[in-house]
Amino acid sequence: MSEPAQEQIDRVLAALADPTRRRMVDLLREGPMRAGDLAAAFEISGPAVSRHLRVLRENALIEEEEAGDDRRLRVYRLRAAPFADLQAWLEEVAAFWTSQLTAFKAHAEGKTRKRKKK
Amino acid sequence: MSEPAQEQIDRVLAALADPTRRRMVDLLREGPMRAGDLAAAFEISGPAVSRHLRVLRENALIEEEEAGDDRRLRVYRLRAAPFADLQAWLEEVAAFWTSQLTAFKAHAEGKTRKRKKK
DNA sequence: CTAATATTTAATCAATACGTTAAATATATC
DNA sequence: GATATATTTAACGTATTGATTAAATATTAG
Repeated sequence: MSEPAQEQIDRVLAALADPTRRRMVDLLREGPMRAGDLAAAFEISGPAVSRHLRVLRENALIEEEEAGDDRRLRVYRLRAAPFADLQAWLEEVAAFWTSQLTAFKAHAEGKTRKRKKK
Repeated sequence: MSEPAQEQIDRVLAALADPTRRRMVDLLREGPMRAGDLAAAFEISGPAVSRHLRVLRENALIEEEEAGDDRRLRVYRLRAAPFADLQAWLEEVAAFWTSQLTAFKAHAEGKTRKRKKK
């Protein structure tokens, strides 16, 4: 059904490759916030922050939300899907070591047997 | 004890940001292989492959191994640590949605109560 | 050990990415 | 609704990245 699609994973990784954007994601973990709130956390200019947000948005890592119970304010919120895709890929990669472990065990047994022969 | 260290995560992400390198990791999941084997899978030149391997190696995603039961051959093998670090970070990020879910539930209950008032 | 092959390093180039300031546009406040 | 503030877009410069070809250095085979 929902094949992660290689391309999607590449996009998430590209978006997270920049340390500033990675830190922005960390900040957004505390909850949705406005562009200005994020900007306050960095020493770069406003436009630079805006551009990073654009990249995160274009790659679907965040979305703009015009929520706000009482007031109408634009906030950015983390989106789950891209992170889930990346997690799924990482689990596939992690499978390498389980199989390696199996191979190692088989190999070790083989060696043991050989030694017995000796 | 083993604090993932932000910097390490940034390095892993930077290394995986390039699609070719991401694909190389995918290939290495099938098992350790030589530079040439990897090169055969791509249309780019040998030196380009070599540079990508260098980046992966410098960021500790792979390591050179001079193993080989019968023959002496240089192969590249995936290293677990960087991927584990990234996984750990992703889990922290994922915690956002669990807490969001909690918040949402609380919010929904609040709304329900309000409606009752109405 | 020498020749053949494979891999890495060097030098160079084009494309991309990130930052800045200035201008435009959208949003918020009185 | 007019003014002040916040945010994005435009234009531009610099630095980094990824690719290529040529040269150097392993590594494998005879």
